[in-house]
Amino acid sequence: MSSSIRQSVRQLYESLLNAYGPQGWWPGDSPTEIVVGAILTQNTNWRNVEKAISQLRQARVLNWKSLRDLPARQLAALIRPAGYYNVKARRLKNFVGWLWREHGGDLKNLRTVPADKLRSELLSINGVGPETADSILLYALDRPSFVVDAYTRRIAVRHGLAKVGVGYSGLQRIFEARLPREAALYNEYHALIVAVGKKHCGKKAKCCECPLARFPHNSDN
DNA sequence: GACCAGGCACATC
DNA sequence: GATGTGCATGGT
Repeated sequence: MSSSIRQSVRQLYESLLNAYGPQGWWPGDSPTEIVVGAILTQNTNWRNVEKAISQLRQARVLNWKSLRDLPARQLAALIRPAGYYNVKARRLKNFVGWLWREHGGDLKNLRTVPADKLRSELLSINGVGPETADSILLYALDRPSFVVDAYTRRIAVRHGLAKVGVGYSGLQRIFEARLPREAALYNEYHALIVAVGKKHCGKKAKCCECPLARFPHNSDN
């Protein structure tokens, strides 16, 4: 393992923390809301997700029993603002079905499941991919699983921490192998990446105006 | 009106 | 295994 990259992964964290301060993230009040948000935010602006979640709350269905009993059609109508509403209604239903079938419909029952087993169970649910699974593990269940998203990839590649075309698990390893295995740290790190990402790391932006401008830099992808 | 946003599954080659 | 495509709303 390259020690300079090990340093960089930590320096990146320090730079972000200096620039943005602690984020105390995920925007959601309860583990249930976090899980629902993790599915709804797939390829979608968080503001749209908030609208959908607030409609679920108003309809008083933001709990696992109601979500289980609610027809997919009605669920889709409620989450419409989040986009891909038919797909996401099906994905939520798949998660809810798994939670009731395998774990009694209560997230608390997941606390005793070993992390590896839990992650592969989540990944076996149709509609839950690696980012959604890791977001659920980290932000709803407090498990140390580093979340990789589009911003993480752009920043890592642009700053020379990873090669263009690196896959999800490769990218995740780069961070996990170089950081203490702590949920609180992973939580804060990903939150900071999203904070800088939203401001400066759009598809076309090149990370030159951002607070990381002086951070060791690639020529860009 | 074009482009983008905290993915994922599925088809096709 | 890599690449392309459908899914959809709301903000800039």
